[in-house]
Amino acid sequence: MPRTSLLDAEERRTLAAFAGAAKAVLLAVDRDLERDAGMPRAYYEILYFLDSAPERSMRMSELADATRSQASRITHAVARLEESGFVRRELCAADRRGWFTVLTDDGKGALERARPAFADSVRRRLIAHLSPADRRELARLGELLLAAHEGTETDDERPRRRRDPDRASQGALIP
Amino acid sequence: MPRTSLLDAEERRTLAAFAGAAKAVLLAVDRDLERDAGMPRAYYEILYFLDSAPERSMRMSELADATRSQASRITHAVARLEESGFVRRELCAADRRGWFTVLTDDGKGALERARPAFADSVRRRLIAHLSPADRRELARLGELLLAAHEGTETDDERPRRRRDPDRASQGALIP
DNA sequence: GGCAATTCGTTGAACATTCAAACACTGCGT
DNA sequence: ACGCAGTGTTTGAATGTTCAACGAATTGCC
Repeated sequence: MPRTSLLDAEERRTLAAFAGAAKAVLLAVDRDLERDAGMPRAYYEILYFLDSAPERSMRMSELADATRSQASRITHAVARLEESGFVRRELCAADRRGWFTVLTDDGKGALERARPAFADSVRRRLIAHLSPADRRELARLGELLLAAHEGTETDDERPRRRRDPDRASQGALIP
Repeated sequence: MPRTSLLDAEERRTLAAFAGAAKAVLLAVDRDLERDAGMPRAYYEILYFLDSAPERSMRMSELADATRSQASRITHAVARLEESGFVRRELCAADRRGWFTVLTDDGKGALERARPAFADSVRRRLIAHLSPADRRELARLGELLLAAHEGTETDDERPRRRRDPDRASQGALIP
């Protein structure tokens, strides 16, 4: 198992292109959004997901899943959005540990105002450089990677506390 | 110019897959590296680039270019690496505004110790999920996007300053 | 019913990143 | 020489993110 050789040229090329492009594109979008909409992308995403959710509301954990971030980040971000009045929280009756985050009208307004800036930026930084076929290819590869990371939270073959065996068995096992 | 319509389903799909995959993969690598090498990816990258540079040293601005990050970030990161003894700084004689950052033997040691963890993580989180053809595709698309972002610092259609044209090669991370 | 493990979420401190402003030096134009 | 715009880097405050520890409610199990 400690079969650890370093990356070869082709692997490095793949990594450098993927990571580099992601960094370049997303950083550019970040700056565009900050400049044109005065909002970090992370917050935009939260508003976006809330808006497209039933009742414009989601549990904290759903938000964490949707944005692929950690619970703590969501707590802090939602706290900030609440201060801005973009979001309001409601205790969950069914499970009293939980909270719903609800998009307010103000939040909806901010989202709608930010949307065009976001669309422009994404077109300019990503879409515009790809042919339709390239876009499909990139989507396919991204989805493939996403599928591979489903259920592979952070762990993956690690100290292993006991777990439900039926739940633990799926996910991508990596050679 | 204000030709701003929102993103259509295909554009959103491309974005979601690309951004989502990048986030998932890079976050997983971040955690692996933090856990197995006790080092953030950003710092690993700096050590890596220094090691592959002539004399194991680079100017601050070269580091910023190589890692595609801002000057200020490099200043802070290098300060931290210096505290750890992984790096040492030298005033640049030719241009006394500038500084060289030099990889120390300790830093080289830390890099070599971290390398296998990094390689493993990248294989596990990225490479393993892609066929050889997919890797080439992903590399091609990434490079395409990178090329599109060359010279498009933050601005883009902005004051535009001249730059040293001979340094073309930059990358993201490579163990 | 009762206890332990688990899940949902929060907290605060540590850390990283960004931004705007500043500083220090270079080099051109006059 | 001089001044001044431009470049390379730093600073510190504001902001965002992570981590480990925690509390509260729920679930599973016997």
